[in-house]
Amino acid sequence: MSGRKAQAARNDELILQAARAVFTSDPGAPIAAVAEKAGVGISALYRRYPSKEALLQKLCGDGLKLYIEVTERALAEEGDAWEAFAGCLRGLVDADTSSLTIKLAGTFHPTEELDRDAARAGVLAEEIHRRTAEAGALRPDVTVTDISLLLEQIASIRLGDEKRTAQLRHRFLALAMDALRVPAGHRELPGPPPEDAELAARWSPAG
Amino acid sequence: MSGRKAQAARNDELILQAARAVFTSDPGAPIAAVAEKAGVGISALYRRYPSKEALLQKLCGDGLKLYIEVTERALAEEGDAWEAFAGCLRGLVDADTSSLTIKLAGTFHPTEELDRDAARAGVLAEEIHRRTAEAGALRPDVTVTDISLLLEQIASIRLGDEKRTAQLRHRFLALAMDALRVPAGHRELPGPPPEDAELAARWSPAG
DNA sequence: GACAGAACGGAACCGTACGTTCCCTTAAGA
DNA sequence: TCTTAAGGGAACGTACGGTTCCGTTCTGTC
Repeated sequence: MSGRKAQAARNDELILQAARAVFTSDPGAPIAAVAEKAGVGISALYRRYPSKEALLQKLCGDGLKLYIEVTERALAEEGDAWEAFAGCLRGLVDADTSSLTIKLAGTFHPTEELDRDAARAGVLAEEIHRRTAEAGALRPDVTVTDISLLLEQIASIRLGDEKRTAQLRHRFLALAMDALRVPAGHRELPGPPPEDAELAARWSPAG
Repeated sequence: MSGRKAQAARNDELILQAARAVFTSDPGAPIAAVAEKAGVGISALYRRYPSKEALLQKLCGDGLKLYIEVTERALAEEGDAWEAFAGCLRGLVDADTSSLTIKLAGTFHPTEELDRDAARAGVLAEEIHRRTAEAGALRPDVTVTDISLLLEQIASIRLGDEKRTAQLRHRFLALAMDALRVPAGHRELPGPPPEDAELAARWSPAG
């Protein structure tokens, strides 16, 4: 349990948690803030990641994998299509994957693995959207990209501590879901939905 | 029409427009970016505003005044309460006041006039909310502060150029309004709504 | 009970970015 | 022609932050 290696393994996790917390609350935070939050020195960071960019890539990759995991779990559910969809959105809000993948967009160079995972995540998102739509539970004029942008909006909420933020996000997610669900008295949505290219444009280095 | 003074007066407006555009798209933008966007030199800025902070205060104050104006206009409307309310929200989204007042929060020291206007804006917001709620047109579990946070979320949308951004914001505003309007089949909202103190906390210098 | 070396803390280094100042040029009005 | 408001933009000083580096500590081993 004790020993240098155990300490190092604990620091691995400590650093990742700190980095997640720091960068989601301030994407431009200095690397020293991460070290301080983790209660370690700067060397402990640079021993693990060759640069700040590498750390960001790792965080973003983890976020994407979490997104994939949550969505796959929802797709595996057998019961009510709407409930699976709603649970998926709640899970994504809890996982706070939008903060990690969106707010950091353009601040580093995406790796190939990241591209692969992003593509996979996109496919899964389309799948659960399609399934929900085909069950007639989802407002028909709402697209997958609408849902993505909706999650981003919810991720933009940040008020008080982490707990309060999560609470408020769920409040507004519930509000949004009332507008998404069928049946309801919906008015036609103005303007075309976001396009894939529009969402993807932010990932260019010059973002 | 010509003359040094006419040119200067034109620059006054040019600089303000440029500053609005630059700082709403990037609150941390350097002052040189404003000068470049306005097509003037840095001196032209410093001749008008003693510091960057003064410029930000001016911008924020203008935004607040616009907010007040739009809301007062909606309150003056006589017809359907919901329509006045909805028009007010659309006007606020068009005016993009949330970007200016929220994203710059904490980046400068608020003046007294700013505090006064903010208080006035708050009163007006409560007024139109109360009027709409009393008319039975608004979902009863939604508070004024909910609406504020909703507008902030919508302001967080930024995709493509200014025109496209406005279009998307209206799309999501329409979606949100479908969830706000009575009658509809609403589920209970989880968690307490945002409190005034929570929203105000961001304006402290250490924001 | 020394020793090799992994793990680490944190000061120092260095490049960059940005707010502000300063000086020179320009041209309008007298 | 002269004065002076107005402006352009280089230069200055500072602060910030990524990265490096060196000294220290502690573990597992001979």
